[in-house]
Amino acid sequence: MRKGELTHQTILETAVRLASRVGLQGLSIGGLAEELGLSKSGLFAHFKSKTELQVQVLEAATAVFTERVIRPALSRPRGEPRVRALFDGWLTWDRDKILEGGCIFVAAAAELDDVPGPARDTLVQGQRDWLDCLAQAARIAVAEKHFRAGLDVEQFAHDQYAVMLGFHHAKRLMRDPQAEARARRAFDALLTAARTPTS
Amino acid sequence: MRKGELTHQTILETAVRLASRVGLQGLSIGGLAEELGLSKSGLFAHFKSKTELQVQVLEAATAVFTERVIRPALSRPRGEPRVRALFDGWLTWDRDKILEGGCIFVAAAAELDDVPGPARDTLVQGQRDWLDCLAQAARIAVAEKHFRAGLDVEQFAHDQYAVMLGFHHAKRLMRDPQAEARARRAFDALLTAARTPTS
DNA sequence: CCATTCATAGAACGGTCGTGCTTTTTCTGC
DNA sequence: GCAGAAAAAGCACGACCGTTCTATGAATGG
Repeated sequence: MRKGELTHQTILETAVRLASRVGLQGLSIGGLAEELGLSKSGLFAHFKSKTELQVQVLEAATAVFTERVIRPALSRPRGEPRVRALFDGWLTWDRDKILEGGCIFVAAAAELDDVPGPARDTLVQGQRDWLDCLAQAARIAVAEKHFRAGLDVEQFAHDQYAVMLGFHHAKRLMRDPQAEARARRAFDALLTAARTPTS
Repeated sequence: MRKGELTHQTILETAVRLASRVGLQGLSIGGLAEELGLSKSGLFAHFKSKTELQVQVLEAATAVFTERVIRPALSRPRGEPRVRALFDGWLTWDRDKILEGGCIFVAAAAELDDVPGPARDTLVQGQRDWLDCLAQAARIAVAEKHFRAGLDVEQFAHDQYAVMLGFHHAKRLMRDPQAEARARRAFDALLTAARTPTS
């Protein structure tokens, strides 16, 4: 019972990469099988349904994201440095080789926002965790007195996420070479506002 | 040659509404025909290809957007009021009956960002025009001395768009009841920063 | 009112989709 | 090394996809 587990993981790795290009719906069993040199039915046997495949792809992507973005940031000093590290990590996540097709969560968000089901539930939960993570980092920055007391940390997390979405749009759709500079400037403005006491 | 033109337009109206729910790729000829009570081939005759249908759907949606959001805002006073009107118009655009499935451009942006072709080109051009429109409104606000001299109006347009994307994400995927309040707060912060001279 | 054009319907095509069922190959514990 | 289990392949299915061709109905201009 070892070989199966291994290919299962290999399938998911390839599936995440492929899904970042064609989306979760565009990810087809046949296409994925061909990419891996497997038969369609052989691959299908690893998942009871396409929905189950989508859910596992989202979970696998979340695991990679946690490993590559969140975990490194947690080793940075508490407060603003960690907040910045989360932002920087997300920016580089976007140009990581695993995601040549752009952030899989952004693509999935647009695809699934009106499609109830397990895949949507998994995505929403993951996004909620990520927003909580951002808010918690901001909360710590308040405690460390890097950010002003009374800062609405949920709002800060929301705004930070919006900056990331803007970056993704500018970079991936508009191919704006200034996308990253724009995102950094927007985020710096957020940081400045978070430091400044309410006027 | 009048009847055809009429149904052509009816088809596009329904197609825009349907595409906002299922996306541009998910919009199928058969499904659209059934929704309209037409035959698949009868509908197809109006468009030489599915790509052409997608392009025309995007153009039709852009026309509606211009009529419902941009045009009303242009009748507002130059400067900050007009900038605000553009933002408010976009917020209400999202809850318009035409778009029960969320903003079609946001969905299309995620679908098409890696799919070269006429549909992508049309979308990108439309988005560029919209960003230019936002930047121009900000430029006027600078001229009217509502915003500070030297404001990077393209950056402002980019940031404004990011706030809108954040709103869309919070509202449609996360079903956050505070989505609109969050977006307004974020936009107010943008306005405040645009007014304040550089520190 | 009639001839012609135009709009729609119908049927069929090759292809791909997700998904079962059956067989064959490959691994693995004793 | 063999028996049993696990993994992969092969095949077929019904459904739907975009697209084409042909026929038929309706609208229109003279």
